[in-house]
Amino acid sequence: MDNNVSKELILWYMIYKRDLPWRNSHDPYHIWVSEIILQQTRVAQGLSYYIRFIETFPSIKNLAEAPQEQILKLWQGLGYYSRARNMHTAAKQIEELFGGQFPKTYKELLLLKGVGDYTAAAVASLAFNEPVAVVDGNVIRVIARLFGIEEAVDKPSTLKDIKTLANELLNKEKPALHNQAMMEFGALHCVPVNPDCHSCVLNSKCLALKNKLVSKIPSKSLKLKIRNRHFYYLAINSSGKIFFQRRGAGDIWEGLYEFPLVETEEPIAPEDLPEMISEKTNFKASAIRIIDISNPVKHILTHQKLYVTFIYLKADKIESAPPHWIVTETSRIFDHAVPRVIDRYLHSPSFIKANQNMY
DNA sequence: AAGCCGGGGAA
DNA sequence: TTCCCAGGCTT
Repeated sequence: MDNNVSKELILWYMIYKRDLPWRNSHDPYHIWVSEIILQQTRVAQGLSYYIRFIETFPSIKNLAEAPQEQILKLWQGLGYYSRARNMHTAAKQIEELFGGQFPKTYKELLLLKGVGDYTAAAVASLAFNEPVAVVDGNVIRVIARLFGIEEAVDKPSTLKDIKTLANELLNKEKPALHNQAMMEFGALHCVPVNPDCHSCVLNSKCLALKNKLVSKIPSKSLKLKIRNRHFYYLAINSSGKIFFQRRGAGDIWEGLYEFPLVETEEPIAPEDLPEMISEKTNFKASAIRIIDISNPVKHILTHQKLYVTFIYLKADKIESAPPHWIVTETSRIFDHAVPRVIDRYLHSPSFIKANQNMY
């Protein structure tokens, strides 16, 4: 294969690479943590999480022994929370199946929960210099353009071809350096929109550039459907306590906490909210009154659009409440891992004001 | 093979 | 608005 590509990329990388904390380590634990955090996540967004994660859990043992709640709280706001739950599972796998020793090969790494083809290749090559090519979104773009691949890259058959090409291109003597160079090049130079092909070190070899297809490659076929959902959260305060509940499996935000929720297909008119509260919720209390109703907040997820309304209620004495409601002191609301949209509400003037007016 | 899982930043 | 990010799991 044309090994000059690897050499050009490595030369480029030596000049332009970013100084990132996980690059100063060969510890597979550090590399693994960074790779999980950076799945579908930009470096700028994940960086502070990485620092805090390593500070809080310096070793795989610390992570394995931590309660899941603590891990989720640390992960709060980063999204794709299954990553945090799977990391916990994987840490315990390493303690129990691998005797606390981090797996060293691509094949063994694949056994870990939450570690797929990309992450196994990344840890194996970056930490142990195993000659296996990483293929992430950056690499897909670079290779698809370099080889002028017009087929949709989200087709499994196309992805398979790209992985083959990536491994043929791989510098077998310096897999760690090569893989990082390839990804960094995609992240910084061969960017999705308007890449600077004029100054590109590969511009003489790039088929997409030659065929004027740079803006068309990589192409994708899949379109996703967006579902609209309307959430009505009840912040029920009764003598300094407030209710939470924990979200279960099969929906967004598994394992995170939220206020008692009423969800509807269609929006509810503000004047119908009091009736909705008494009809759709299963709690009884004396002197229930509505203190504040927020405007609907639009919260965008990958597959869903949420319209979230917060209703702050005060009740004198709770007579009965559903068993899965969790009583929390208002002073301890920040102990729970909550979705971003709820965290924002907890810090909003309207919530703080309603909370203060209790006393 | 297709659907689902968050949140944010760039253009 | 649209795209997509150091992807992986479930069905």
